[in-house]
Amino acid sequence: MAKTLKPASDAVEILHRRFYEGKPARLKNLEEARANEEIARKIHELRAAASLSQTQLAKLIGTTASVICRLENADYEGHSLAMLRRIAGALNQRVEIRFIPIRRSA
Amino acid sequence: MAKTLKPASDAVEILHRRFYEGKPARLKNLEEARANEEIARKIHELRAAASLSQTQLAKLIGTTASVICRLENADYEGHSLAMLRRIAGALNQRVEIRFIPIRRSA
DNA sequence: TTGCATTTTCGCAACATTGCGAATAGACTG
DNA sequence: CAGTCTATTCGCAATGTTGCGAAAATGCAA
Repeated sequence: MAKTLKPASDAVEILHRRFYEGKPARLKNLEEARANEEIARKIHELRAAASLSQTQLAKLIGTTASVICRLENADYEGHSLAMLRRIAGALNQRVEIRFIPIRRSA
Repeated sequence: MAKTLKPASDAVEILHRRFYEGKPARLKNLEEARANEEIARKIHELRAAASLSQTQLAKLIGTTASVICRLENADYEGHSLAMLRRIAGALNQRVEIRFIPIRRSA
């Protein structure tokens, strides 16, 4: 029975190939780049809305201006939940995370 | 002029103290703990909904089952955007991040 | 122009997360 | 019971993110 029920693993690998074939690395990278860009912009907007300089926000969360600058750079790809929460907390916000189904365009 | 407009830095530090005094470390940790717990649960739910074992999901995102197990552990505090995106991508979802204002209870 | 606050870039050490194998335990089937 | 799949835990190396100072660039006002 094991053999007839087993191919799950192979099926997973097929799915894996289909997923990455259907969504080329280039496209995936573009999506991520946009997402990071958006996060950078949101941080900048939050800070601006609070009328704080990078140095001021940095002090609020216990770091330096250069770190804030890095986070607000659209090319930065290292955003972490931990940092987003620190910033959100200092600006009286909370970070909400949601998984949203992607409609595969036919 | 500089001197009369300068105290911004001190004001920031006062805000800093007020923020952390009004929201004790214990409470802050509780909130984070809940948030992490929720993420762990969401990952588990997504995986279950896709009828995948930890090993299968691990293969989809190019890692091992022990890593998935770690992520689904409610006590895990190291969730990263990068990993959430990998999982979301493999399960045909995207990660949405929002900053939401906290109403300070009077 | 000078002066000052702010922003940006760079480098590297310190810390945090991930990768991964191996071992253990639980559930289920035959 | 053995056999299989699944889930969990541990340790350590590899990778990634943060901390932080210093210097240079920008913007604005006097």
